[in-house]
Amino acid sequence: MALRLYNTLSARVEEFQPLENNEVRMYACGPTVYDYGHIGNFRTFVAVDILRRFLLQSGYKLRHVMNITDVDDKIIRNSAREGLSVKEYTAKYEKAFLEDAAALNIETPLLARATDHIDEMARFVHELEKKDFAYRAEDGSYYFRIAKFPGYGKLSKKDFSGMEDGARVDVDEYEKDNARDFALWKAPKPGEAFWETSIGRGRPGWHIECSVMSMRELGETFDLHAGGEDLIFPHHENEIAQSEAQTGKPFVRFWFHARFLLVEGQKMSKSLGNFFTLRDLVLKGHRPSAIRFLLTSVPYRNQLNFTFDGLHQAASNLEKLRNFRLRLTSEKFSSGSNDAIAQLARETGERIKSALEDDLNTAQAHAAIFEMVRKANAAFDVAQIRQEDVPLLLAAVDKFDEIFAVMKEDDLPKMQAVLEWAKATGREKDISPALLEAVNSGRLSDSAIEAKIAAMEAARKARKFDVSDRIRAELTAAGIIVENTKEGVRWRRK
RNA sequence: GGCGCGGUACCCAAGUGGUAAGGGAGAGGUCUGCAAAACCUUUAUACGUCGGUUCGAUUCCGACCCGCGCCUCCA
Repeated sequence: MALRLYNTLSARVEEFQPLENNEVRMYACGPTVYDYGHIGNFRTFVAVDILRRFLLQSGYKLRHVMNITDVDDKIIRNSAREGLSVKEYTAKYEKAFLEDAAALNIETPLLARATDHIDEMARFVHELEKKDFAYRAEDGSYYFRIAKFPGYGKLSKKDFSGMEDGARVDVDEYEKDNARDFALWKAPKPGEAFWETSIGRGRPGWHIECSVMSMRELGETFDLHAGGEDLIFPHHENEIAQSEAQTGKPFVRFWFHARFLLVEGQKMSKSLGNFFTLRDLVLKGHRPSAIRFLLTSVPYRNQLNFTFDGLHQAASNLEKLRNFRLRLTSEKFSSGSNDAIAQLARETGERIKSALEDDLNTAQAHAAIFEMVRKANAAFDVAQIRQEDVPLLLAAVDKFDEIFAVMKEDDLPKMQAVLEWAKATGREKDISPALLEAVNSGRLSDSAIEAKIAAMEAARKARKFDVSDRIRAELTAAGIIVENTKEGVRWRRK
């Protein structure tokens, strides 16, 4: 079987094949760096990361580009208000975005910044004007003439056929021939930041950067273009219009859109008080890995209801997986192999693969790994796991984690970093006890922990349980869980 | 109004034209000095409501109710 993906353009699930050889060329709409990224942003970026990782795991070469929108109206307004240059202002949020993405184990694509391509955008607009797809308004802005592009609306399934060139739908839009015409280039208003270019002063419209940078890096027709569902219209529709008007060729073969999430059952909004940046969640003591796991628990095309209950569930899920891995790597096994286990591991790998091939059904991939874990744990309990089975089970877990990227125990330094950031930016009041506790569990060094455990074990052997219990309580308070198994002692950080 | 998505157990959530994955939580149990982990049993005669098609529908069709998204640079 091959990968099947839902394509917004055809409105169907289609078999995915790259245009050329074995190389996939993919463009993903990245962040507008005007603020800290919120959990909704990251749902989309995690979904794209799952796609990225699965393409790579499937053996494709991948050229994956993501834009950083570092100029837009909000940026210009906010930077002016803070008395910063556009560059200074956006640099701060770009850095924050990349840190947050790294905290969620989102792999970094090739980055393309809008402000590094202003001249190319101006030339692109000029070309469109020469082809009569664009026109210049009195103030020096340029607009795209949608009436000249018959395919307009094909992505978002909107019918604009009734709109004729010259029909002025809205009197306020006197600059445009048609109210639906969108800005390619915006002339500066007094006091606004602008670039000096071959088509005059101004700044790019929202959509032009993606056309210019994607085609520059990936060619005039490429395989995949991804983003949040809100981008279908107008952003991606407009990208298609600009790009195809320019080249006369199909722009993108597969359009991939991630659905919005809800927070506690409602659309996330600042006024509802359910608006959370990633940093907000970490400050509350939640682990990035649990957040990522929750974000992948529902397939990308389904609405995901992000709740704190769900986040706790995701954290429990993850602990179960990690405990399983710990068990595999810390216990001793008798030699030999167990065919049933080997088969279980193999089948699980296949189930994960076919689940993901089915339009990235991450929920089913989760189900597959949990079923394996349960069955293997049961076999563990009756000593039916043999030495030769262990690498097979580990391989299945690791294959799962190549995609989901949640097993590595690397939350604490990331949480520590958010803690430091909060202190440095005057947000001490937002630091929760839970975060302090979590970070605290990273304080004790491994050797210090092991020394305490040795003392505890000595006390237990001597049946001085009051002493051992005291040490256990001490370690528990420091966030260290000590487990006594048949094979000996094992510990982990909570 | 136009276009689209969804309503599955206490919670989250897959899925199929032939009788409901997985996880969490609860209860009981096994193991255990304590603790933790793990496992077992248990919790949907039923998949929003009402019709229709069918030998048979949660799965297809229609209507209705409810929730949600896009249609204004919000991922």
